[in-house]
Amino acid sequence: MTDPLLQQDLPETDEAQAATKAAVFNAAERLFALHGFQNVSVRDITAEAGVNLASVNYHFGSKDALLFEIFRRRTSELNRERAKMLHEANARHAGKPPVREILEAYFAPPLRWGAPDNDRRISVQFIIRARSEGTADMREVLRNDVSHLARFADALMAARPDLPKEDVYWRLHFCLGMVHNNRFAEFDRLHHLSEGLTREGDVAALLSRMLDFAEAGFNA
Amino acid sequence: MTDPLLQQDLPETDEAQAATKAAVFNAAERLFALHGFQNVSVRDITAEAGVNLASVNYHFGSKDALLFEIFRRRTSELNRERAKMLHEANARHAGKPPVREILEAYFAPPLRWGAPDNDRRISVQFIIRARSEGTADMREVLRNDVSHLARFADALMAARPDLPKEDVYWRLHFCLGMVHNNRFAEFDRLHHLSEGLTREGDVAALLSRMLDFAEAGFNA
DNA sequence: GTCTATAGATGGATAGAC
DNA sequence: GTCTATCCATCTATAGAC
Repeated sequence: MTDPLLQQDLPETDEAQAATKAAVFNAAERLFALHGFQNVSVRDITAEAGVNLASVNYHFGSKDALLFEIFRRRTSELNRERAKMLHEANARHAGKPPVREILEAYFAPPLRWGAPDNDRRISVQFIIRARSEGTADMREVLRNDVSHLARFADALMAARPDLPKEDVYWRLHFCLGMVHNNRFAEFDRLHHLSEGLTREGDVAALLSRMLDFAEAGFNA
Repeated sequence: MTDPLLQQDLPETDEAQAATKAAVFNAAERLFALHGFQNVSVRDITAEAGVNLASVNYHFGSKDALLFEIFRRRTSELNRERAKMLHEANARHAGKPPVREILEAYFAPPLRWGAPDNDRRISVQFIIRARSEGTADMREVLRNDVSHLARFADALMAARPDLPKEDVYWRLHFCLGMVHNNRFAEFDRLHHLSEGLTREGDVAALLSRMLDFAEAGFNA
């Protein structure tokens, strides 16, 4: 295994580098999403990725920096999708979409990602975990970077100008809770409680249910 | 400090033992609730409690066993309060309380505990954290011990016999999400987003808001 | 019973060979 | 750039002195 010729069999190009980095990124995201941040070591990640132990520090600087990079990429992708849907809803309704379509723009992207056959299924779980287990860096971002949320709050206030702003914020908070509770463990528990009646695999049906509930709650 | 006479100044009774155990218990609950399970070491706990390092293992067996004991005690206390309120609602309505009162029995106890002046304020945060960061033991209990939840599901199905059971379970799931989202960090974020408009200290008002939203969602 | 000292294990990070 | 070997910090748990 110390044969130097073996090195030449591998393409030592930028592509190989990028592939290693991507392998680390994906293995880390997967393991963190499944087992929690503190329960996954750098050794676990590099073993899962099939790369050497030093790769994490070489490509990302540190374990925490790797975590943070995954977090930043996934949240920005998710929020971009939400912003796009909100933008489209605005376009459809001359800048004043109804409550249900605003909420749909917020709910739909993470649900779509969470579909059983979707590659991003694991990314949603990562993001949800980051919200409660994240490092100080992440919590700082979550706390301060509320600009995307502000656009949803503004849209909701425009849709319900009769409602005190305070009520809009609280009801938005309740809607966020509905989204954040869509974790594997909670689905599993609900499945157990309902003795198999609930099937979270049908994301279209779940989206409808969530929108029915949230829209009615918002317009209470 | 090695003077053996000092030992005699302390009451070496069962009370002193119990006091040490309680100090460890409370320090651990507090630190875990504030900083997360994995971020708090046995050293942190014993330092906070002002006892020696070996106390955790002596009184509880291990760090995980201590965690589990806090978890069991607090969740059983909380669920007992909920069950009592559900029982009272049943008594008031001849065994068939309306949706709003069933939900109130589930929502009110953790909100009351979370009031700014309440001793149990920290316990709610501990329980919420256990839900996402708990050990395998805790998750096992959370998954299997759904009997208290089943009573709420049954009551809701009795209140809305017209609704398919599947819908009842999903709507209960949404309500649980609303409760689980009441973490310090989320309140803080909402406060930031709303530029100081939301005040989570007024638990009676928050309970009303939650019930308005959830009742409407449930009866959608 | 309480406390100190330490064992024993693990994890993040890095130097240095190739 | 990649990988191995290793350093060093930190943690839980416990043995043994008092």
